[in-house]
Amino acid sequence: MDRPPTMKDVARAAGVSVMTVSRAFKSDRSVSQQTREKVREIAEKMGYVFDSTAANLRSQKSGFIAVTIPTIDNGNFSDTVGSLSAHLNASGLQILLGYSDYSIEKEEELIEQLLRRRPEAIVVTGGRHTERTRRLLKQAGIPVVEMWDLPTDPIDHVVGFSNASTMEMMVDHLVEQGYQRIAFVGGDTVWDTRGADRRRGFVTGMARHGLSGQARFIAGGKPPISMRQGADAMTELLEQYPDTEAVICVSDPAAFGATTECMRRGLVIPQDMAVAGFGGYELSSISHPTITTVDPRPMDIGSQTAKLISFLLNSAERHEGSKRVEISPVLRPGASTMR
Amino acid sequence: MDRPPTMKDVARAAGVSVMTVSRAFKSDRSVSQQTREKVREIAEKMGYVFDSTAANLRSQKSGFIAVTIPTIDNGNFSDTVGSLSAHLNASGLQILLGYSDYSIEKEEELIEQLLRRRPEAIVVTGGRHTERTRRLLKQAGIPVVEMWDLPTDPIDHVVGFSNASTMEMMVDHLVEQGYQRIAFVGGDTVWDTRGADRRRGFVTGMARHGLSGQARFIAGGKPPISMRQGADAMTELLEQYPDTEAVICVSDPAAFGATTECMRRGLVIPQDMAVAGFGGYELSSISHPTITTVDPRPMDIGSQTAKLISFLLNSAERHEGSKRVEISPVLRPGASTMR
DNA sequence: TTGAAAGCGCTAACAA
DNA sequence: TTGTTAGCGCTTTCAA
Repeated sequence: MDRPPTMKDVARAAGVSVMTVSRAFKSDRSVSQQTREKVREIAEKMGYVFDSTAANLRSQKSGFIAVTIPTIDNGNFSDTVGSLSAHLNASGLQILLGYSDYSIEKEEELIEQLLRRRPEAIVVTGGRHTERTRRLLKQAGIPVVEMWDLPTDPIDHVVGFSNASTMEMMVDHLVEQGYQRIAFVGGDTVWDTRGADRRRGFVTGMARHGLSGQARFIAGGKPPISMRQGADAMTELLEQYPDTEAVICVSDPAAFGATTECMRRGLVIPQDMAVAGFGGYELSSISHPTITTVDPRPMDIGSQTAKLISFLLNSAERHEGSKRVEISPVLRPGASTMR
Repeated sequence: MDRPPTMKDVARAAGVSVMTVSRAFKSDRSVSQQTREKVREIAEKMGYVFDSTAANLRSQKSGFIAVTIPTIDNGNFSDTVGSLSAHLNASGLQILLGYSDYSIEKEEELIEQLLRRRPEAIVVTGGRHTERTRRLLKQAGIPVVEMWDLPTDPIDHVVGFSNASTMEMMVDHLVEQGYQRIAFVGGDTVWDTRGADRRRGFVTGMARHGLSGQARFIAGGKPPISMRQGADAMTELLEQYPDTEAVICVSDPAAFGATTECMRRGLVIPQDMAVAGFGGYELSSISHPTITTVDPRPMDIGSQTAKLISFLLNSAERHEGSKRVEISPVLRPGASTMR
């Protein structure tokens, strides 16, 4: 016959019961060393591949952790996922990844789909979700972690930072350097809630220094904002507000695009124009001049989330209250804002 | 009781059999419109979530496509995965992603783990694998696609391009521009087989023009090669071979790092030094000067792979022979090599 | 259009 | 240390 061999086939070939085969494939079960080796050897020879699907159904444990991110096309999110994945794999857990494309409606659909796979926990990016998403997550009966944000009304657990605060830090830094007429370049804020938070932080930070940030906002389009969009936004900015001294971009790639546009126009950074970004990308530390950025430590978000999940799954008891892990982003001053 | 509701619970609440509930959740089965609506409404109210695990076990279809890439920390691979994912989702398939970290041993382990989830097809990056990996894949009884390469001895299907040829193209371009003393910067070739192929192409291309490429090779370390490593390699190159006129880097980020190092040293690109990369990253088209690169069209690799998989899964019959889809990378000349 | 019975491949629970 | 029995939550198959 042609169908792939099952445990039953292996059991028959090895002259033992299926239960013995099952045990031979676990690590800490009671099987004699001799039997285990024999069974494994025969299984390998037969080309037997263990079927997790069946095991999961019976034991009601999928070994999956569901994760949603807006897009894979963003080094910060992929760093978080990479780190999360590496840490969870060590615990024998696998990531089930989905992309919401910056849409909370798509996120709802995605989460519904992911929950059908019976993940043991679910990690979502950001603090804004549809009402139905919130309900689905609360009813799911598994740990829920919101990451990359500090929601005011969290669903359950949180591993994140305040996007608004990072931009307040940045405004403080620029004002300290003597800049006053500061602009903000971001994406359409209906889409990118974290981008919107950053813009809000910019406005608040400016107000604290008695400056108006409201006026100088350039929308670069749908996120993730590309380098090209950053460059185009710079052009628009120079047309609309030619007296601008400094620009804060919603992300490092956009900031890099903005610097190249300045160079093309013969503007000297940071004398004629200061440029700052967000994300702590390698690009910012190596470009010439180096670009001031805020590093949100995406790998730490991943590892802290993994740690939290391992804790939640391993402690047998139901937990009282929800954990909240705050990550502290770091301002990394570059040559682009030091005049 | 506290456990999540099952189809049985929904059936009881709706006063129908489980089979009717099951049918109400499929699209094209025979259920009366009235019954379907009633069942779905009750299910939603109860907070019922369909359990794919059980459905998959019974129907022997997981809805998973397993995919392995070396790392998520590489824009080219994530572009391919993003595109693949988007196209497969449209067919109701979900990606099960794993990272091999550029190690064929880790890849073997990873593939073994992924096969236990009973994917309906598997996509692996690259043409070099352990003997056991090849055996596992051949025995798996599902379509196997090797992407991002054109292996000489493919396991099954292939969607890729010749990494060596891209570098021959690049050498041709540089020689055409009048460069002769050309160097290559890449990673440790034992790790990155695609990087090794590119280096081979470089050597072949040079030889075709009667030039020696063998000599000027700078190893930048374990892949993926960072911008910093590209910059450091440039430093090493200038020390070892100060007469070098042009450098081809294994990837765009490395090439960008190399250009920044040149700038720091006051070298003018492309007059004093030409720099070229690989990957067709946005970075290359927007940096100043723009950097010559080869675009391997990673999104096309993803969409073509998705298309192939859909075809293979939908045609009921066993297929004779293996498909081979060749992608044509495009040379994108930039200012960095045009003297 | 609906339902009853059987079973997908594994493991929990218990027995020997 | 090993085996037996039952069943995880669905869908296939067949019957009404």
